[in-house]
Amino acid sequence: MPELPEVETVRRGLIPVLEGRRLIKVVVRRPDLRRPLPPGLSRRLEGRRVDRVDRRAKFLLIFLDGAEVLVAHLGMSGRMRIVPSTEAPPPGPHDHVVFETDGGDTIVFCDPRRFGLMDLVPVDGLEELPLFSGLGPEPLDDSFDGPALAARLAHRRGPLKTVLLDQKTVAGLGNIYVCEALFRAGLSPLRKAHTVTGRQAARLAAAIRDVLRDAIAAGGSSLRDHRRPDGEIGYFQHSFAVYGRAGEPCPGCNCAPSEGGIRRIVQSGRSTFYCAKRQR
DNA sequence: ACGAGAACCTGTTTGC
DNA sequence: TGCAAACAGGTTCTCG
Repeated sequence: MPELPEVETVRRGLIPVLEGRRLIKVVVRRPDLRRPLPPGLSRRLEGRRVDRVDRRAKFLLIFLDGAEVLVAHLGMSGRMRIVPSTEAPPPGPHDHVVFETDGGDTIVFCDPRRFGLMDLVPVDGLEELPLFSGLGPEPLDDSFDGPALAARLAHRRGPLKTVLLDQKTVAGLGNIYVCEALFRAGLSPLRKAHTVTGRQAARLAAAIRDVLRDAIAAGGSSLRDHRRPDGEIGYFQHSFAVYGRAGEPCPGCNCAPSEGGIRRIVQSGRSTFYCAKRQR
């Protein structure tokens, strides 16, 4: 499900029910996610107060009193769902962790494919953790611009699409937003990354920031799994120019399917959608 | 060092 | 209709 805009949407949904609240009960129903949940997680979390809910790349960071952080990754199919404790239904088969707060809310972490992950780590040296140490820049930080991106593309020989999907190039992009950003920038996903010029890198950096901001404003994209914590869906999927639109005319140059239109190819095992005429 | 492909898991959609 | 294959928003390991 979640790329940066979806995780950011989840973060914003969790803030009102978590920040300043204490976790009074935490139940781990299934610990074998992408890697095993830390032993004794419930015991280590119960009674702690949440100071702040943040995000780094596609990771949710739940800062607790006592200088520890609960790190959560939603994988491909993970969700956070908020329900009033009094109305919480019995947990389903994929509800792996259930949090109750002193505010009367239950937050359920549900992840059918179990590609998600949680860890409880010290605040100190967070960026040095193996999980974070290789991550590239946050695309929505002020410091992310054309030169910053160009520097990270300069030595990469792989296709631009694949390189952008790599979290050490830019943190937080996934398959949807890479396709959409490349379309907005008019750059071919097949180009060798190091052939991108400074001017093109500036266009691409701007396109990445724009598409992420637009998607966050829309509450992310709900294709199948993504829901905001309050249960509402995002609606950015209606604004896709190319993602999932193989065979349709290109919205940029209006070239018909006979001229190519939007086509789907596979790069490193993932679908890529683009317009061969407009994206060079 | 780098890149492609497989693997990890379950659910849904597509095609014969 | 039914079953099997393909596909899905991510990451990480292996192999060349």
